[in-house]
Amino acid sequence: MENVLKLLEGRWKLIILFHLFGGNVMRFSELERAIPAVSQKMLIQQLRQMESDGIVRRIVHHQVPPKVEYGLTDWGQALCPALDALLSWAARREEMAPTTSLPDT
Amino acid sequence: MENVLKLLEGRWKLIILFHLFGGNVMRFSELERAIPAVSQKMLIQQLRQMESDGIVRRIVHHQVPPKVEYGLTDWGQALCPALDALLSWAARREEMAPTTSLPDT
DNA sequence: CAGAATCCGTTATGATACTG
DNA sequence: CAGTATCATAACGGATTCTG
Repeated sequence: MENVLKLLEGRWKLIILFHLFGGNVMRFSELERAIPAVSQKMLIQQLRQMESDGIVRRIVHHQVPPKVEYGLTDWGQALCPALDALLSWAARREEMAPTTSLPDT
Repeated sequence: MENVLKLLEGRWKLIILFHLFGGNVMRFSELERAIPAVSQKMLIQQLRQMESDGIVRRIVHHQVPPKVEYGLTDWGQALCPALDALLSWAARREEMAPTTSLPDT
């Protein structure tokens, strides 16, 4: 498990995933434009890592100029519910009264 | 959202959380023994961060020798479903056939 | 277009020794 | 017991330049 969570580490991976959820397939340059803050190096690095981890699928069209698209694997898509759960956890922050109890025996 | 996810960053945070789920309350030394690979510095650092983020609750018993316990806040407990979803995602890895399609136009 | 290669500063993590 | 302080290193992220 701890090992699986490492697959999601990296500042940009979740951001990339959000763009790819729902079966979206995007070109490298589209992702660059969609995530302006990421550098080329980081974008390709995290895409490649997720590719070799079986989360992202790389689709090469042999033509010139080059065209490479990225999408999610089935397993990658399966991450969606988990991320949704995290989102609703994030949302719950508002509802909860601040809990900072110290018994201080 | 991205901001909320940062609260969970850190090599040991989720590992700590797993030990605290279900309402478990553990002493500092118990956590050290439960997670042998973590250094004292990292353990206290990540506990303190999660404490100030409202995920972990620090319970000080004023006695000698010192006794300090750690548990989850309500909001921290609320993370459980999300972590469960991640666990089942991790589990799904087995079931899924490796998807490495390349159209290769 | 879609990268690869290189240099470099920042952050995260660790080992070790000390303390109320 | 439950930390703190210090030093060292490794991992991460970014800017820039070059290429098939």
